[in-house]
Amino acid sequence: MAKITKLDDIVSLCKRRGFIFQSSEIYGGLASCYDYGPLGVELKNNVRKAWWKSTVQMRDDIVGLDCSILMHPMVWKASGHTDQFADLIAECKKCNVRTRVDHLQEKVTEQAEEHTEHIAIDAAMAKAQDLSSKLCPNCGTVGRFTEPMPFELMFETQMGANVDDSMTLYLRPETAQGIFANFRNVLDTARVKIPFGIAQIGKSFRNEVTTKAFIFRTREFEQAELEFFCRPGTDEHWYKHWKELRFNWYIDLGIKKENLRLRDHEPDELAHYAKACVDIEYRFPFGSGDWQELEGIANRTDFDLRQHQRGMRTLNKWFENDRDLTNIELSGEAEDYQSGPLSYFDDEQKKRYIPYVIEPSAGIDRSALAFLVDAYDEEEVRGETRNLLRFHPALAPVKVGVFPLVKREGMPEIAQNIYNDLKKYFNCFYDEKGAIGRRYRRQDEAGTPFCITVDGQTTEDKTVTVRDRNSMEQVRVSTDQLLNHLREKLDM
RNA sequence: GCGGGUGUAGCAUAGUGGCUAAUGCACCGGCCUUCCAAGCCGGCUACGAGGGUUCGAUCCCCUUCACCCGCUCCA
Repeated sequence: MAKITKLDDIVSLCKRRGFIFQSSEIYGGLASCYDYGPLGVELKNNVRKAWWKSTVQMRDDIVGLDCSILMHPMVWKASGHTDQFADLIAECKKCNVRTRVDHLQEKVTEQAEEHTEHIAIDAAMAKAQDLSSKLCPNCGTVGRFTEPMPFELMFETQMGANVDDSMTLYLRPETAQGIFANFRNVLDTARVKIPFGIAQIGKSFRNEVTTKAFIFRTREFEQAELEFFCRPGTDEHWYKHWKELRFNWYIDLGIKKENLRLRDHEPDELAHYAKACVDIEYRFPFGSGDWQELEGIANRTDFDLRQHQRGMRTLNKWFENDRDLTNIELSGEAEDYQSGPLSYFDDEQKKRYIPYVIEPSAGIDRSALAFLVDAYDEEEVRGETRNLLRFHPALAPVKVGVFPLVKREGMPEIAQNIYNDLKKYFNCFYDEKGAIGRRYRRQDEAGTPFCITVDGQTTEDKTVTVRDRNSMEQVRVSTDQLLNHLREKLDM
């Protein structure tokens, strides 16, 4: 079994094999940012592809979308991100521990659950100013805090080259809002009927307080999100449906069952918008064997679409306020909000309503790493250690290695021809250098499922050997059957 | 952000206030080689960055960057 027991081992493995590098390494690195190397980018692309195929292409009820990262600022007002993501933090002067102001407890009473959510920063600031009776959760000291400081969790940027009329925009902290903002467009153009989903893969950005832990929590990351719209009342059914489906997606792609689990959120752990939420967690094999979240599946109810209906009603205020978000309040909800601009007309029920949403939201980077770590293996072969990555064929960066047994007697030419033919269908790798055993082992380390070798017999009967990564066994296959043979084995 | 630790080649380790910074694996070239990291010959690549002390710093000091562990945080 794998001897990965520390995070360092994973980092080292990732670098050694060309999967993941520190960003800007030649300049000393940039905290929390990582780059994918030659094998890593193939792996990550394959993870994306596998998600997209199972979520969009294999289903009749889900369509895809690719939204811009920069969106209208009001999107984030309506979603609650501009308010909620600006957490107030205070630091205890005695022990230097920082705590969210809304998490601070009163000295005597237990009454302290005043969340800053949905409160403008100014209001929250005013309300939170008085920390004199608050208790430091770390050292127990009372009332010795720094001034509360807002903690911007969204990246800001400016749009417009002209400084005078440039506008503050945010890099999206989740891809989900782009889907909600396009709900109407998709409804009007894609002939979808509830229940249906809209899926998107893309980068998101969060100015996390702490990153650390390699690529588990980075400030720039890639999400694969599905918003599945359904009739209120059927939401629990679909929640269960996606919970099972998404769990099995990882298992079907080779994650060992004992390393994957579902963890339901406790009611007090739920985000304000969610009726229920479950995490799919992977047990990374280092440290205390901590379970880390790969994906969250939430029942977001009709919260988001309703919020955007409110946002649309707030647009004029925003213009009147010089396009400044900070001092405006979201307009209230219309009385007939159920038939508002983001409602859905249900043909069967002959009525309008705001659909409920089930959201499976996966981290592509985390998943790619979990697949990598889970595939890692070491085994003894004739007294030597064989390192290999037992990737599922769909995820393997390289599908087929093609070698001439030796570098003469016409073998390289034949092997080249086979390689040139096969690379139209799979990602292949040609290698003629060094001993054949060494070349096999190199591909084992990259996780390549099959290796084809052209040998002396090939020139006589036009057959080659196909060597299996896992068993190391070889079978002879006729060259004109090769493509079919590989397709079947790779299930592609 | 706090406390602790680390930073020497692609990786893993050695070593030193002063000689060409060592070893293994990997990698590249050559010879040999007809199926699982063989052998021989040759070769490339490193003291995270900046400053200070010093005749001289990879080593001592300061700053900084990055990573790891723990705390905190993780809508």
